Amino acid sequence: MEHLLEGLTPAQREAVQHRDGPLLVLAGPGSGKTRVITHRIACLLHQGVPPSQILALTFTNKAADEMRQRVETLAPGRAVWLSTFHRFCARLLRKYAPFVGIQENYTIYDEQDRLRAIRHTLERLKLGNQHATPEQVRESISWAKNRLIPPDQYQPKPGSLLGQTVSRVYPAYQAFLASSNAADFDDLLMHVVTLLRENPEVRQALDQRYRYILVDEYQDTNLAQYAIARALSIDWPNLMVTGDPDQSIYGWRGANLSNILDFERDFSDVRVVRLEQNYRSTGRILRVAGELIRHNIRRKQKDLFTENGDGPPVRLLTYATQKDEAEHIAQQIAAEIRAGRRRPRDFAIFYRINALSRAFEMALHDQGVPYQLINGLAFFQRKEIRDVLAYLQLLNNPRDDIALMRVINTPIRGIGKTTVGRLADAAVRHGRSMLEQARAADQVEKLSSRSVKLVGKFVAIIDRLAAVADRPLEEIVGHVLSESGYRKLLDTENQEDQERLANLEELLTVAREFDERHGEEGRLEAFLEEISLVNDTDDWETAVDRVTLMTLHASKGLEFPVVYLAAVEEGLLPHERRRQDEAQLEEERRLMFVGVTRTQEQLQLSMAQYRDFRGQRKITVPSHFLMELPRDEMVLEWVGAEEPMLAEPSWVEPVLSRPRPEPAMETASQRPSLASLGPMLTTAAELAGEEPSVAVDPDAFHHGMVVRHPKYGLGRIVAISGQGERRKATVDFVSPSVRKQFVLAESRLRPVRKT
DNA sequence: ATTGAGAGTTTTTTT
DNA sequence: AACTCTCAAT
Repeated sequence: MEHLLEGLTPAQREAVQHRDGPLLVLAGPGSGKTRVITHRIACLLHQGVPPSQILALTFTNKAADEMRQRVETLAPGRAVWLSTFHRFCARLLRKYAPFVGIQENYTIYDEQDRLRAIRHTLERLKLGNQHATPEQVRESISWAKNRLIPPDQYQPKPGSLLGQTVSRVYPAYQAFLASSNAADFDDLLMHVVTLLRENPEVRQALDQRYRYILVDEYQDTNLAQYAIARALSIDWPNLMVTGDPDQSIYGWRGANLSNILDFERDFSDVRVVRLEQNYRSTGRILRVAGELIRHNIRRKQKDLFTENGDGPPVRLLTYATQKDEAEHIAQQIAAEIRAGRRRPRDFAIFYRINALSRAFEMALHDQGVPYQLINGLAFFQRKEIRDVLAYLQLLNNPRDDIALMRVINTPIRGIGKTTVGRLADAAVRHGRSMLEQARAADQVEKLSSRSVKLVGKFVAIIDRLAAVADRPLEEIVGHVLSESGYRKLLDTENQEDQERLANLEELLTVAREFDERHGEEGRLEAFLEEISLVNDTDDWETAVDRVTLMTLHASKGLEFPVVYLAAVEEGLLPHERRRQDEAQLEEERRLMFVGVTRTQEQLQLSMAQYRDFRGQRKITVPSHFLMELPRDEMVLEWVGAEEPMLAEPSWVEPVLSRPRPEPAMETASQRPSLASLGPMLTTAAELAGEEPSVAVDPDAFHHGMVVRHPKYGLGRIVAISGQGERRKATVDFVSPSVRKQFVLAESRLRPVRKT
């Protein structure tokens, strides 16, 4: 027991030793939260609590894996249930599926499947492409489900065309899922809530079984998850939740901050433990993070402190282009590694959106630095993999129409859109699944005899596969590859086909590994569940000595000695679509806070003056979050663009080819104030639109200046000519990304910053 | 039914 | 840039 408390602070001990009753742990970044959770689990086990009574729920697989490893170290061989909410629910539903109107072998639809199902439903309802894109509908339905609003209670906002569409599609979509014996991600949670709500005896039994429940990242739980945690903690209210309101970054998934803020109100006799000491970061990094997050209004004031030293200043670098940014970062990393000062695994590069990863990949590759990309093109999302998996889904759940539609003509076997459409119609009329209907293809109206024959051939393939469905997985997958004709299709000299074939070989390996781990029972089902709830992000391994590339979201819960946070630009961080709404803006700020606080020793923030987006080169504006950082803790440098505005319209190469100083020598720590970056940096207040509205002398405008136009928003002057009344400027606007010309004396252009 | 060229479109984050 | 969708030709 003592060994479990060793090296813990009094606050940490209090949480670890807590036994019965609700416990709220408010834990700042780097305060040893995971340690507290894992040690408490070990402690409970040590005190004689059977492993089967402990349930630990996390938000991501990554967190679950990490925790599992650490528990395993502390208490080897004790099988505590530790998983994500979604996986826990999926397992529960394997047992209780009939209680919520589906069968045990139900398919889990991921985002892709879900989108197909929605498209299919839209078509059936003849609502296609009218007032709503399938993506919007999917989003709205997901929104409703996360808030536990069932199809029949969905109330569209008055006057909203999207809402009207959704209120019709949602019930039909849900009915389609039921008839396909499928559940989407949100359903996993919602069905369990329904199960617990409508079956008191089930709820009671589960409550009793899971006497000790631990929920990590509680600030990210949505209403459904909240309902589950609560329902399992009524008779045995030993619920421990940990989290940090400042790290809530999943509002868009329905996360509800009040879950954590109101925890003390939801339960009686809540013990609260605050972990505020940071063991991870340097003082400077912590102060930068603290200053940033202080700008959020909606938060609980929290004082982070550390006994670590100040460390080096946080660096803010400005590059000319994103290529410069990527290359310079890669060079710095390579140099540190070559000098033997760091290892690849010490570095991480964060960015707001996945699309930004490519430049870094290329740059690291060129420098010969090993890296791992978290959440890139997920392996299981590739077309060829999905195709093969769809065969497996269909075998496991013959009612899965989405899977059938995916594979019926893959590889191409002459069954076109019309045939599939007729099949689907007939299936609905007869209340059958499409596979059943395919078996009775001759009864489908207007189907040519040729089509009937081809459909018959497809059914025969499925039947042959079904005959081997209880064999080991590797064998099943092998059969799918040959019976379907997929292997033959890809057996060409074509480079791309070769790659796909290699991916399928990889799938065979995955299947073999699964076979080795699992027994005979329900192999196929378990396999499909496993992979539908995992993405390769979760393969992230600390052990691997590589530089890690990932989004800010994926970085939560991790830490690295050196962190590069790239593309800190308006429109990217905060993201374009989240700038308008104050609450969303605060979430973006929290996102940056999360990124910054991953850093142990050295942090570099950076931005590029030009960034390529959707094939277009766009001018950028520095993130206004940068203005919120304490300049005492920072060093500003720029690389490849000594003068911040070199923007000639046709400018492409000159700056790139200019020789650069060696990394160590770059514009050595001169320390201009943030504002002296001139027009490059603007304050939040100015971005908020507080520039003068009176007419401005045309000659006050100059090249490179950041300006605002009432209609086009923020932009930068890329060319200017003439004097006085005739002075004209060409302006590149950020959003919408357009270039316009103005006669300054007559325009409504205003400088954003007065000097 | 298939193919390919051309046009049109891109929700950011994840289970 | 990369992807999907559409339409005409086969």
